[in-house]
Amino acid sequence: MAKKVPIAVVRRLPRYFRYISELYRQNIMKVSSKELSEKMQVTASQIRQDFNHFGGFGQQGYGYNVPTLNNEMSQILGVNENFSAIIVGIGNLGHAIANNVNFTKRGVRILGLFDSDPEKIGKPCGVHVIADVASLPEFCKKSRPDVAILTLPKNAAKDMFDRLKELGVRGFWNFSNTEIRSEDGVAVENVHIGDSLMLLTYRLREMSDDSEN
Amino acid sequence: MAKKVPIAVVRRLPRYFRYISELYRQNIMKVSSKELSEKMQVTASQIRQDFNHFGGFGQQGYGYNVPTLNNEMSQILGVNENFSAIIVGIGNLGHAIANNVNFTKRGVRILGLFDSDPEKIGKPCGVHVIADVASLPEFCKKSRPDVAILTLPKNAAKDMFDRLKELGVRGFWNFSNTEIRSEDGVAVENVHIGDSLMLLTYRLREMSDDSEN
DNA sequence: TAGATTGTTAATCGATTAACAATC
DNA sequence: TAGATTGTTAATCGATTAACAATC
Repeated sequence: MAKKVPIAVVRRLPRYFRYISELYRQNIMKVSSKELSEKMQVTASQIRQDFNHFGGFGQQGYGYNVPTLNNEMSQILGVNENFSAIIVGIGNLGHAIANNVNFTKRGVRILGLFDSDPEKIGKPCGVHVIADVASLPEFCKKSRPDVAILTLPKNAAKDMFDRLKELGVRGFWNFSNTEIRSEDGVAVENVHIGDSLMLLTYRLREMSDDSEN
Repeated sequence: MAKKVPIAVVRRLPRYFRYISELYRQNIMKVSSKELSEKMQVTASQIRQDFNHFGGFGQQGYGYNVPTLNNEMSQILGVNENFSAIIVGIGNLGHAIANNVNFTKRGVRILGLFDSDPEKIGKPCGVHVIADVASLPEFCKKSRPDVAILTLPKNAAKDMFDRLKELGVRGFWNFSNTEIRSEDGVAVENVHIGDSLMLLTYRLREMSDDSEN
């Protein structure tokens, strides 16, 4: 794991993990790069190249042992590090994320939900009770969450990011329709769900263009 | 717009659109590839190359006219085609998508929401009333939705896809934690929100590795 | 051992960046 | 006209695929 892994490889890892953990769940013991390549619709060569960035965990003449592969992948992606997280902004989206994303499967534990709306504070959401964002400084000092999930309005997101960074949060999963740039010691993942809808409409338009010509 | 646009370029389009439509909203009339490159943290060269896949809409010595650019981008992405859509599966996620995604901005109009749970059928959700999935054949014949947004459980998604494809739906925005492959005349966008969380934990793990060495 | 499949090097392909002539 | 910035070609860089020796 010495030299830097190319970004193109890194971005494929979650998809590998999905397929491998599914095989593992099904108690399948062995998979070859060829079999996996057919399932995933990528070349076997790419799979072998990709895996080898992290050291060879296959065996010549046999293939890959699924439990080993699953374990290595989990290690690489950090899904058994048991990171802690908070969700800030409990509107429709925050609520859906709190209740829909399988955090456990990805090694993340939700410590608490926060909102600034007095209507919401104190109300339950899933297994949690929504707390006041005003209590965040105290909360962070005590519980030291690793990650903050930002599901608040666009204009409030950057401010909250700055505050939480100050309070020691190191990872941000940002759904606020604005791009927060990762700086020095923090990692930021900006999610723009709408982008994928635009790719769909692009392809739909492309399809009708084709059929008309 | 003759030769095929590289996939790498296509995937950057939604991000361009976000930045350009923001400039447009701010009534800014002019932007150069250099200015845009600084805002977006990409090279000016890449911006010019990318835009030129769709024909030159800049002007030498001046830059790009923002309204023109915005209009071209909208055209390319199909956001003023006025596509119609339905949402199938109104759990937490379906509910959040119905109420959180700015469909209008992307040229998509929601015609209706559908679920199979008798508890939900007839209940309101935003401006809509949840209808029975059993009414889909009739509904599709009459209203011909272009797109189906699949926010139902993993195991039900593929079946629903097959049924809706049969009923003439051509675009699928799939949130069901399973990969549906696009076939012949349909376009599928599979969304795996969790993948982005894993990229975040990957980077967090990487960061702590670095600081420990 | 023979067959299979990895790990890895070399070849190809595509994407990004640099450079600059064209031109507004 | 002089200055600026595009459109586009050429050079570089990185990613993917092919091929095969190593080896289980």
